[in-house]
Amino acid sequence: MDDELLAVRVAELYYDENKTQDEIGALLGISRWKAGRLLAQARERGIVRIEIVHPRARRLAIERSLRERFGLADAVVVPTPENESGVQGRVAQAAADFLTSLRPVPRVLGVSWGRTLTDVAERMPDGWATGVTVVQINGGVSLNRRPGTAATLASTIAQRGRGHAVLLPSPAILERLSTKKAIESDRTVAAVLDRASEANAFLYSAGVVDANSAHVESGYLRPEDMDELAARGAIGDVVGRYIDPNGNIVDPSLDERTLGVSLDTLRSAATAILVVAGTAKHDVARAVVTSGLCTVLITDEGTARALLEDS
Amino acid sequence: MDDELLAVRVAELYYDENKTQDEIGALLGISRWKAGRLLAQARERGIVRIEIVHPRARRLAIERSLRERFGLADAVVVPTPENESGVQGRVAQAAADFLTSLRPVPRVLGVSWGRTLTDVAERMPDGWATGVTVVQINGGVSLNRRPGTAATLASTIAQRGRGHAVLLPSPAILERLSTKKAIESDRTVAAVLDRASEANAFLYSAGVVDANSAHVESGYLRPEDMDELAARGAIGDVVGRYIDPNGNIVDPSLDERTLGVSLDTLRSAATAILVVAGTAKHDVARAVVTSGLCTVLITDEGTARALLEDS
DNA sequence: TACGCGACTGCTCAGATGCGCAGTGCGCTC
DNA sequence: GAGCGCACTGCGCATCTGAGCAGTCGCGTA
Repeated sequence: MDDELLAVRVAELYYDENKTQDEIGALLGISRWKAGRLLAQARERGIVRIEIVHPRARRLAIERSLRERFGLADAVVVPTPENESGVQGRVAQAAADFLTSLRPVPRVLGVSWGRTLTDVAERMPDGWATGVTVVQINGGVSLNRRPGTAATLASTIAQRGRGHAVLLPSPAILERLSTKKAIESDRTVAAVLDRASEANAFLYSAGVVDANSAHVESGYLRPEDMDELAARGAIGDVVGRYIDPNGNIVDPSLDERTLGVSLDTLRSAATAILVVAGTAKHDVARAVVTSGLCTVLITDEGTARALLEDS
Repeated sequence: MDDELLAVRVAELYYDENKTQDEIGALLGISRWKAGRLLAQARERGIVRIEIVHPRARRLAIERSLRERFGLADAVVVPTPENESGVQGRVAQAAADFLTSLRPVPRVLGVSWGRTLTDVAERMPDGWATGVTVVQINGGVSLNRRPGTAATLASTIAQRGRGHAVLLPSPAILERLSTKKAIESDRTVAAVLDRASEANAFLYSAGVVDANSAHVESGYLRPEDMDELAARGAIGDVVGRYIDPNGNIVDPSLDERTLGVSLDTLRSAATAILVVAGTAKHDVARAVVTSGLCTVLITDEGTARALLEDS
């Protein structure tokens, strides 16, 4: 019996039958050490595959690579399920878990909005913090369909953290610069923005340049605007601001009319957590990560690998 | 963090990161014993999946069930690959492996013929035995297409075992009983049949009742005969003899005209090895195994599970 | 033939691991 | 409120396991 076959037999007896290497040796007529060595070989050669099968499993090795490669303070990578549809939920869960065990517990948490973050909010455990203040960091949506999701999201996170939410009562993008300036200088709005920029941690996601974007759906941008942004090299948005692959603002005049914390605020934040999932968002994710917009990345394996592969 | 999630973390650190339970304890702020217990839980609950990925891997647990359930001397079960087309080869390989390590090494080995056994023969390693005599146990085929496969098969096994083959120079099924008796009483043929019935071990496969059967292809039976056999309750054949689900001869007059060792010879043999693979053969396999026609079963996981599930 | 080299084997020994046990805290019952 | 059972924790100890080491064998070379 050649060594490879022998290694298979040893692995079977060890892992499937819970025999000790000693027993296996006796059984197969080899020494206990040889059994051990064959077992090691079986593992090395990939004959034995050990997998952690759990919706909340993580990919620590990839996380380490991400941290090193992009100088991140932390990274969380969850396996992409065969069926990509579940990936968003898994990443959201991971974000909720991360936030829950984040130390020191942030007193003021700045949050953006979007489908992904809504998912995260729903997954926050009750009592994840005691007395957190959740501040919206960019203008809210009022989707015609589901009004108030942005506000709900912030409130949910706040409530579960035994604290309260500070909402930003403003559209995401104003049609005219003067209006934006006016709103911005309103006492209550200014106060919110102040709190926002002082947050201990920011939690946000990223959007893609696409006619289905929430900005279009909510009427802040027209499909033509999206085309224009795309033509100018935009690959997605972060806290409502459209960036190119280098993380630079694509359309300064549009950006001027966008209400919320600036990208620089994110860049200089001690903790800026990007939550992003799915194939469609690989490009934005890369832009955000490489341009230092986040210190923590929470994503799926597919996205992580895409980030590590090229560039 | 609840215990399940903790168990996932422990498993990741243990299996993916090669940390000791001690280190894991320190890392997660739990005692080394708790880490160990969580690890055990993770394995029990199936969070950790350990798999032996190898074409020659086996399913020892199922083998044990088969032995116990059907009182077999031995059983070999290989995992069914996703792509069922490879299953035949794997089972054949397993049969070759089994024969190679069979102790005591049979001096006289009785073999049947067929696609499966041809596969086995091709996979026998050179020098698997020293001086074995391989005897054909039922009438040979002379497929118009590939003449002499039956003989080739026996010779191959014999050559690789440094021995010689004893061929049965006769058709599988004779048209008339008198002819069969005549051939059977021929000195050389009788001598072969004698050797065959004295074999230390028998190696054979099983066929299904089907118009594509080798018996039809070789002209021993007509498609109508097959229909008739099926109508009478035949589910397949063993060494050329058609049996019903209980392992009984379906058509005694046909059986009388079939040349080769009897089913009773197989039933009373010390070692009768059935090699059978694939979904189509589940029924025949069940008939053979439940009616005590074999002492050793070599098959794929799908077939094994089918046998264990019902009845 | 003698020598050197590499592959392999079995061994020692320290470190890692699992089992059984006793102690502790919690909730339930009477 | 006392008593009881149960789940969980940390620990001692026997066992299992991996790393490093020296001895052996086969082979090619000087």
